Amino acid sequence: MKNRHNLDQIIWQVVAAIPPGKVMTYGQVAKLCGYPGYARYVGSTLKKLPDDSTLPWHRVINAKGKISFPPESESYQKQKYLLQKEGVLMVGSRIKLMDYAWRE
DNA sequence: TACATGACTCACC
DNA sequence: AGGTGAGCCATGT
Repeated sequence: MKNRHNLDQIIWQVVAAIPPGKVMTYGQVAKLCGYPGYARYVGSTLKKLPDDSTLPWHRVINAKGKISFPPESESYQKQKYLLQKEGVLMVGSRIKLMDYAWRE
């Protein structure tokens, strides 16, 4: 592709625009950026973020309404904590997308 | 150039 | 609710 260099920036902007208490899926973010089908790319882009980043990466979850980390991992615990803190609760292992999805 | 690897999705079962 | 398999696409070796 030609503009992948700028895609990262677009993704950051979209993610940064997700309001607290709301979540968006990787696929949604990609689509909103104008690159449907780039869900995996969104994931790899968030992976590049430095630990001290202020980007609300935790508001991005997968289409199943689940956190894309092994439940026992530290990242999983951290993401769950940050979401709970904003009022995004989980039923079992998944988040109610119906209730918290941003922009439907 | 070919193959493996993901913070993914969708359709089924 | 949970598992599988095929499709997806940039990256890294």
